[in-house]
Amino acid sequence: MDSISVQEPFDHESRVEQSDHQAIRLWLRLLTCTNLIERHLRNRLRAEFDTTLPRFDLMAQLAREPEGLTMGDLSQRMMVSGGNVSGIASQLQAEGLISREPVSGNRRAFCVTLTALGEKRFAEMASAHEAWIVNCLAEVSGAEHEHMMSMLKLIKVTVSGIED
Amino acid sequence: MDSISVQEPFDHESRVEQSDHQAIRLWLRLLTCTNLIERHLRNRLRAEFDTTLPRFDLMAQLAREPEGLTMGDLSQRMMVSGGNVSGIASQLQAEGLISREPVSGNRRAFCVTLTALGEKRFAEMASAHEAWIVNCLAEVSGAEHEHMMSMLKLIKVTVSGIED
DNA sequence: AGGAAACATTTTATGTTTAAAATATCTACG
DNA sequence: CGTAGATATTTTAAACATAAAATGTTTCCT
Repeated sequence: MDSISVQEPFDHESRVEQSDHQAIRLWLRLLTCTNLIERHLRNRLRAEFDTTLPRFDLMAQLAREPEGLTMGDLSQRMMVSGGNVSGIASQLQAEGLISREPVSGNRRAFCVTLTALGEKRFAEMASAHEAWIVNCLAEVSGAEHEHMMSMLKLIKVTVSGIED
Repeated sequence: MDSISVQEPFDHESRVEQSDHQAIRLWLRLLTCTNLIERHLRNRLRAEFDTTLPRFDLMAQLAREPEGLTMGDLSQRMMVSGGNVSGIASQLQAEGLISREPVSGNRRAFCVTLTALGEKRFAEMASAHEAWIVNCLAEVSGAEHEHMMSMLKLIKVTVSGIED
């Protein structure tokens, strides 16, 4: 190991010098936290349920809508492209976790629902998932929760209002 | 459009019911904000500089270290896998933005640095990048910045301490 | 009705990411 | 020395993401 190598742990925040703008530091810390939590959730889902976050997300959407959703609905709610939903749905259908049935009155669309097996499997995952998140955020008090929620809301509205 | 379809805009927060745990709502709002900002940055980088966020990140690391970094250093600092860095570095090298030179005394490692062209290109991107972020976070006051920084720090430490 | 336009989905091509295997080099210990 | 194990990197395979083209269906307008 020579002089250009460094042994300390790194993360996104390491990218900025002390002199850099405060906004960049806040953004990078936000990114670091989100990535850490997301990685943790992915790892747990993989280790305990042999599944992935996108697959879990799709099932979570269906769990909230017993009437079912179309592929387009899923794409919109998951904020990903239709082609993406198509691929994930094919996997879940092949494993018997969801079903796709024709919609009467609109032969273009499918109505996607959880199967009985899918509901059972999702219920197991959802309670573990909630516990993992509670654990990640355990050090933040209830009052701090509310404060962060309101600040993040502000950011969300601001960024949503910026057109690309 | 039939009864199972909904026209409102959706995001990650739509995944939970009012009754769900507060921690999940905070997590999903965090995820939504991060994704919105990240998507915005990706779009701007693509539109104005025809590049991607990972490529920008790699160059940002090098810009801070004029002496250069090894591939392993880059992987560590960017918090992505080595294989990933390998692919991105190949592209940047092909475009003449970075160079990889042997390290005397360690023939396993390369010393990766920005070329003169790479430095010039990065300087242009970095100032635009900072402005985009300042813009995204414009509605959060300086005091709120500090508060969010400290809460995110707490979360970061908590999650880092959880072993997978 | 007939045709244009909008819509829902799938397919295709491409790119990013990870984990794991493969390759090559270095270090340390007997 | 010589080999075992650690280290640095690349390659490979699989999952996931997007955009764009293709296909089939519905709706609307005259």
